[in-house]
Amino acid sequence: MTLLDSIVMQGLGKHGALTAEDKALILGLELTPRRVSAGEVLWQESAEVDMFCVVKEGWAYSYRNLGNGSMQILKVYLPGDIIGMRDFGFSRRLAGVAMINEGVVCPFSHQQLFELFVRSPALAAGIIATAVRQQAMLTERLVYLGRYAAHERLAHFLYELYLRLQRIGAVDENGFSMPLSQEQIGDALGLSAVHVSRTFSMLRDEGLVTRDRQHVVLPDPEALARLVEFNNTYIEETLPPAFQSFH
Amino acid sequence: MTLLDSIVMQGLGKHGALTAEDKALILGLELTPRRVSAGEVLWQESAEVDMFCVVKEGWAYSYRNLGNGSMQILKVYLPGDIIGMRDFGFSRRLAGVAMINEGVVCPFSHQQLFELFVRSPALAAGIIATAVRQQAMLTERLVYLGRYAAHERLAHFLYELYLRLQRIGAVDENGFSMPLSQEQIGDALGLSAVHVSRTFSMLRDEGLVTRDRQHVVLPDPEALARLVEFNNTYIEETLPPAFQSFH
DNA sequence: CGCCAAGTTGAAACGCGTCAACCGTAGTGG
DNA sequence: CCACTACGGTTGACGCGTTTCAACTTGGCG
Repeated sequence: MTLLDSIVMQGLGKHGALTAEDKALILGLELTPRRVSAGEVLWQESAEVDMFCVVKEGWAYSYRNLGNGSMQILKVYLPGDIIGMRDFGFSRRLAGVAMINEGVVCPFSHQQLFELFVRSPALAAGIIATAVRQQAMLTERLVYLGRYAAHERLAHFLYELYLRLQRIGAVDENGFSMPLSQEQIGDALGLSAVHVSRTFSMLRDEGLVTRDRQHVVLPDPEALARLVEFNNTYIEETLPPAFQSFH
Repeated sequence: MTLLDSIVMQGLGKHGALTAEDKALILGLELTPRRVSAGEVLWQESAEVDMFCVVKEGWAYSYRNLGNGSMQILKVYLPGDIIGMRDFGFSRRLAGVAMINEGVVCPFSHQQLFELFVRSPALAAGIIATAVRQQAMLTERLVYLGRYAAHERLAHFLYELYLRLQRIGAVDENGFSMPLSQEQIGDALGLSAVHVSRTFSMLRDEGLVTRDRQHVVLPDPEALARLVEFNNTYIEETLPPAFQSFH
């Protein structure tokens, strides 16, 4: 999964708006792939902001370590996602980022990003729009943390992963690989690992989720979607008309 | 509180980077002030994205109405804030926005925003940076919703308001006016209105917060800051060096 | 004066956290 | 090849923080 595929897939390069130079610029961000091991920390909280990354293989997550000893996972990154845009405009990281499993990332610098912005407003709009979409997902999780019970949070989390994985072709017969531990899921959803386990059992008993180690199957995705009233505009939607004139 | 004051105050126009044209562009966003009444809905969720707003007077909040009948308040907007940037890049609103008390807002269009972007990259960077900072505040709340208890959430919420109000000169002797009802605070923090009341009592008994109707006083702001381990980089920080070369 | 919204307080129920014991699996080294 | 260990997951018992319901108080306002 390359960034180019990802951007095109997100509808940000439609209407033939992506020129050959645009594509070259995007590919230029992926010149320096780096293999990273499971659990490897890409950067710590408060570290200097020196780069961003495109995930090419593997899963990553951003997190905050809290004073009370617990951790809050902010976001899970899948292949094709850009990591670090949250920190754009800051000199220090607001959150750490670590790999969940082993994979490949492609770092690029502030300077490369600015250059891309200057040379292609269309791409700039596309990149900003993907960053905005990531924030929309975060907002969605905030809503779930604030007002929904454990089984709804977990169902929503799994369904969002399902949709995102589907877009990058990582879903097979409603099933996908899920390298997160239950403790990590708990850290993402504001639940204890123990309760995540119980909640999985609950969803299994209702026939909504089956799971064997790292393999998760959603037998009836539509039923899950109804349960969580999933609003997928923030994943699916393309850029609005107003952006066309900007290109 | 004008948007210009707000942007300058946030350090985004430092180093003399704001030209006369920049200032004219900003003021151009505030040409059409509109008086709005308490409780007035500026737009509903899923409405078409046709404008953004600068708040000149009064408080507003963005919210989501949930299927289970409850509401989640996403963000509280104070004078000088830009409303609606969350929806930039979408064709429909991700959240509704309503006024808390009466006030004045200045709407401006997509087109005006694009024009500003094209004519002043420095301002574009500034506006994007303010949007990024708003998202950072949201992320901070997500952390609190996930991993902190009621009294810590409320303390953090009040302290953040305190800092933001201080920036715009709305704090007097550690006190400020707080037009939110306890039900609205609960909707922001994922708590019931009843528990917000109890939690206020708790903070009062500990000498951290006193309150008389809409007037809140933080007798010892530093003690509150310690309690919530407040990380104020996302409110205080100016643009990082990398942006200077972009200007 | 009387009404209504907002806030307070108490009692009971419940969801989730915590602690602890236990199990299965994968990895490790003798 | 088989203990041994470490880790992730499961299950039960119990406690606590928060919700819910309800009654009551207070202040603002027509």
